[in-house]
Amino acid sequence: MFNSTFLTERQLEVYIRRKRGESLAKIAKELGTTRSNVCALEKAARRNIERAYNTIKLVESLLYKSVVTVPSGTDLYDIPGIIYRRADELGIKIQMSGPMLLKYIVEHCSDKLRNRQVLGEITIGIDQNGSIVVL
Amino acid sequence: MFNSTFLTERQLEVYIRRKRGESLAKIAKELGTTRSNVCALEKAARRNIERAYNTIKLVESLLYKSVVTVPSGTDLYDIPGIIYRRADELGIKIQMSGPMLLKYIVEHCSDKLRNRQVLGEITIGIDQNGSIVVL
DNA sequence: CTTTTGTTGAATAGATATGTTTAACAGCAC
DNA sequence: GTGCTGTTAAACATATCTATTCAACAAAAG
Repeated sequence: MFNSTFLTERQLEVYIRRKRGESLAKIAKELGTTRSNVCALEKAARRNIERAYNTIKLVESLLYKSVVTVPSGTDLYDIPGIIYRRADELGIKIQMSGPMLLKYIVEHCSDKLRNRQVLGEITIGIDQNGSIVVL
Repeated sequence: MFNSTFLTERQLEVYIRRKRGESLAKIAKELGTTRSNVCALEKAARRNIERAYNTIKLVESLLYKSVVTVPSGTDLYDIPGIIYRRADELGIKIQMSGPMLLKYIVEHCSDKLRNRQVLGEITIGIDQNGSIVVL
């Protein structure tokens, strides 16, 4: 269906069956192989999908004038300051207010936040119009 | 900045320089190689980006065949009914029994459930075979 | 306690990708 | 024509990926 992808036929087969909730043993039996192999195939599929997403994020980040990386450990409430400072350096006026910016961050990075703490690095793109995007 | 992607360092270097409009000859000279090699590197980069997009399209096409969104606040025990109703509308017979469906949901969404209450929106895909998938 | 289920590490052979060079070719500007 | 531009094909060594097996392990289900 899709020309050329980073998933092999085997990986896709296993990935779909696992998504449907089939056990490793069942899949292994039906494909004529072992549980550990099916496990490995699923893992490979997930890794390739992850890498595909990272690739697209990388490429799209090139479209932005600048990219800000907020290190883990940062306090949530320090993020708007970080972004405004960077935008100033570039002579760009951010479109969003501080509170809106916080709201936006929280909505798009809930998985990387806990109690005002940034748990994992957050990457944010700034374009020439002052729009910001979580990458 | 981005953990693991399908672009090599060399490919990315060339891709960015070409986006900036640098000629093959200039890049080749600065990287200490030939025009044809730079050309090949750019081509490889484009191919890998294309494949990354295709991979994501493939994966998402598996998910978005038909989708049910269970709003937060819903009672856990209402979910099977919601899914069966949606499947009926589509003329699809769900493969799982009500109790199995509940079990499946609980196993895959424990993070979004507390005491029969759905805390955060749950998105569930239904495919043509009546298999369901938590997205 | 025994079985099932998912994971991991190490090892393997075979396939594919990568970066490279060289030679050749077409289009365009001067 | 002489020089740029970008492209392509063939060939090659090296590196990485792929699918696979086997042995071992922990957690959960029976």
